[in-house]
Amino acid sequence: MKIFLSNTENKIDSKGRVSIPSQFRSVLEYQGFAGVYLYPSFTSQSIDGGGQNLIKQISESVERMQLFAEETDALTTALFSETYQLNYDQDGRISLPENLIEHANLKDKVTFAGLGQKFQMWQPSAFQDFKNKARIKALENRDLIGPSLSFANSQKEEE
Amino acid sequence: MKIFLSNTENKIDSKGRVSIPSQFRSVLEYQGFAGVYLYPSFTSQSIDGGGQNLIKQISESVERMQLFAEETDALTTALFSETYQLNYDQDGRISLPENLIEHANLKDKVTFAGLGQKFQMWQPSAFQDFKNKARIKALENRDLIGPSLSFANSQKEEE
DNA sequence: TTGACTCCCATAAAATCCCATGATAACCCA
DNA sequence: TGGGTTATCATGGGATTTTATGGGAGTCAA
Repeated sequence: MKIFLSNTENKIDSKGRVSIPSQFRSVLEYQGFAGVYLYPSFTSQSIDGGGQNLIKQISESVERMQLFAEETDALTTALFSETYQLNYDQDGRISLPENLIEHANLKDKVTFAGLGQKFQMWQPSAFQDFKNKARIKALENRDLIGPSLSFANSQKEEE
Repeated sequence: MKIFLSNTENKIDSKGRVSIPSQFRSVLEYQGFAGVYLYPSFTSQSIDGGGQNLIKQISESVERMQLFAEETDALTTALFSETYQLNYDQDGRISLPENLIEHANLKDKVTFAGLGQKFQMWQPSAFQDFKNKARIKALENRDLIGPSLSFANSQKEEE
């Protein structure tokens, strides 16, 4: 099972380059090509990223929507026109478009966070905030999530 | 039936390495790959671990949940961004991310505790406390488990 | 020429490989 | 059954590789 997991904080150097974490690279290359697709997240101040699978998935769901609605043009435009394909160099580095840097408000550090089928890039402290909130939300809804989260702790702790 | 059973206390050496108990390794490899997936428990000061089955289970339940995009990002962040895939070396050892060590408050020993489909890693004395409470709760709720709970008597006493 | 983008090499830290040891558990056979 | 031999396992530590990062030099376009 090759998915994006864990999180790491990497540096943006003076030339604007960032290393893609090596574990992420191995997922990407497993999907078939040594590069990433990046676009500004719709719902947060972060960058969404992924490999070929993610793009395929998005195009397919867009196509499906197009059968029903014409307003999706706006959506696809918004999405694809701001999506960048960046192949990383042999050291595994890319340089980020100004566009994306602004959207995520990046300075000289980025946190790469694995979300399974995709990953996100955050300004580190913004990521901490988001993650903490996300954890609380997940805990509240853990009954919905399935046995994996709840059964092992079937004696719910009282802390 | 290959599941995680019993518990063992292993050492964290000066390089931060821990041996995965060999019985656990045989379960993991039976599931298809020589490594573990670890994440901080949502409900206790311990680390949850498992093999491919566990992560597959989680991914599937995520896919099943249809939420607003915003919520999906939060959920997958909570689940995946703190999950680490660690393949152990040929001696069966991993080195734990700082993140997880802090969450479980580990020093130089870990207790691996089998929970069936998954296992947990505890700071040894914290595990003792937890186990005692768990036994009491299990007895209180034994009618939930079913008729086969003759096992409650065949359990050996704590050593 | 200037700036943006590569490629290439250097380095330090971290992760991993490889081999050695002692302890325990499993085995074997008289 | 007992005693000795083998395997297996957790652990220590040196050697090697990988990884993130810095920076020089080459390429191409405006």
